Amino acid sequence: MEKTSASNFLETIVADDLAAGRVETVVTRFPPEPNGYLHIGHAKSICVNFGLAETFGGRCNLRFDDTNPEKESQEYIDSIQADVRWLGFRWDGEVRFASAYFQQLYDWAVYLVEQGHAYVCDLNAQQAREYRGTLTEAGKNSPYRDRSVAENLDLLARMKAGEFAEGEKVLRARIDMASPNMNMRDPILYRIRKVAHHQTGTDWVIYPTYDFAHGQEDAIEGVTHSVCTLEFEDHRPLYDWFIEHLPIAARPRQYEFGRLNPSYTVTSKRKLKQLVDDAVVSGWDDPRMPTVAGMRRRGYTPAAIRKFCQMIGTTRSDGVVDVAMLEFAIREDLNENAPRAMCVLNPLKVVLTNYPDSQVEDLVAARHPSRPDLGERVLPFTRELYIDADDFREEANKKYKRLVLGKRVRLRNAYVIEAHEAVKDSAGKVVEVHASIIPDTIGNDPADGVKPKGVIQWVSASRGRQATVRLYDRLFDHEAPDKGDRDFLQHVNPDSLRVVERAWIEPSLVQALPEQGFQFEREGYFVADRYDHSEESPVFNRTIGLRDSWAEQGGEGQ
RNA sequence: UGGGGUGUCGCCAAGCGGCAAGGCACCAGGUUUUGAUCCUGGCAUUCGGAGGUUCGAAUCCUCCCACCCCAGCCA
Repeated sequence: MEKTSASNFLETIVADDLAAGRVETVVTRFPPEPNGYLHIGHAKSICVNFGLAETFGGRCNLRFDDTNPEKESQEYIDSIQADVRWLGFRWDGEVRFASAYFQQLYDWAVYLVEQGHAYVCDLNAQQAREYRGTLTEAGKNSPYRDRSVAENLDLLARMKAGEFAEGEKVLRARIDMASPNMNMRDPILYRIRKVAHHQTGTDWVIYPTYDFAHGQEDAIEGVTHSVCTLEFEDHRPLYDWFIEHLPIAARPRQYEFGRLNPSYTVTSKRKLKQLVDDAVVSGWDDPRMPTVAGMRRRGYTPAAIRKFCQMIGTTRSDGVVDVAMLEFAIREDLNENAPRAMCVLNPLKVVLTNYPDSQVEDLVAARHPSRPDLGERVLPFTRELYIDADDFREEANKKYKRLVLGKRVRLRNAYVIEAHEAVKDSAGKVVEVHASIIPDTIGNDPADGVKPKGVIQWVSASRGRQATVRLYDRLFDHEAPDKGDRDFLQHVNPDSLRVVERAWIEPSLVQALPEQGFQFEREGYFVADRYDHSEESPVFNRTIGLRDSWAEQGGEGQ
């Protein structure tokens, strides 16, 4: 409709279905199970599903696939909704729950029994596994496979009534124990679970399995294109089987795409939960987590995440996406939109010996080099200030473009200064630098023609503020931390978090609001922490560093 | 070894019989009061391999190879 050329195979399919009149309006759904927080992989799925609806003027539902109460909880239901909204997507109507369809699903199960397509099986889990056969050997029919419809109906009703213990009986479809597709070997439709459900309480003691529920949920909601990941491909024949054998008019179709595997990260709910439970990180929303909540706290923006998903495309091949692409997406967004500010992480005091002790000049600087609409801020300039210790050397080669004893450097948005003396402590460590300003160098090069080597950031010692700055890095130091039989916990990067308790920030930063992003010039992009930041005690998280070709080249001249 | 998939530059990805888009990364220059940004240029005679069909193949056919998924009463 709005699009003339499809950008991936799913769009091609939808466009064709629309053009051929097979569907009137495209309806998709994002169907998370509320058993964990959403991660970057889900973000891709969200972009794919909501994106398809958006692109073709259709609808997308948010449906909790809550068929297994044991691992689910309200906390996850809340976080998932917040994350989807934060990413900028709006689901159609109210949030849906698979559990709201439990009665309909049960009625359909009864129908299948009546049609002779399902039976109650008494095999326990162990026996069922043995009867199922292997990948290369056909399974054997359950001895309970030929119970009469009447007996099955009675047994199913009694399962529902709670007459049997967990694991004692299950309801299975009667399909083909010799099918080369394991999913078709009389799959389980209902199992007994005597636990309360977060939505239905104790109404049910039998719960439908994913296979028996998903397609029917789609049908109930009028979903036309049920998009999921590749590992469900083998389930499609079963998905279709249920739709075909049930009195259902709707005809949803399942399509699969390759899931996202970013390098240097893990995206399995089990592993992410383990990182949380083992306190490797502070929680699901720890800024190092690849969760949507974690990325949010880290300073990633919805626009960057969506851009990233668009960059990687949607295909049926599954590979590993270089996290550098995600990093590019966030740098691109923040470079364009984040106000600039100055922060000194490793303070070294500089005393400007030719600058009056009582003088304060309110210098004005743009908040962004190419976005005048972002306005300006005031930078108080004083006799004593801080620069980064890494930006000063008593001596260095010509490639070092910072302050060197006897040489000049430009203080960003302020004067050019020249260093005269390095004051050291008893251990010989430089603790203070004495320098002088070159007059009339704000906006001008020195009159004597001796230009400064470089530009460094600074913060007034008397007017600046102290802040806590958290320097985050990749959580894992291995490109594929959980590939094969690797123990991903062995690859947790020991330097994934470094906290700078007393960084100096320019005074304008006290006005920062939680979740507001900045570029601390020459350092990187930072965000005021969503929870811990306040005007009284500022806390910034490093989202991502600036590209640093100097460091990449080994920092020649250090 | 049964079934289902996938193989195009280091990574992602267009391409659908007419002679290899683009992005990331990387490299080389230029601009720059951020060693950032920005700009310019470079980066697959070759499409998992081998045959075949064709005037012509990454695109069609055959065989082979590699990798991923499936034996939960998880989703």
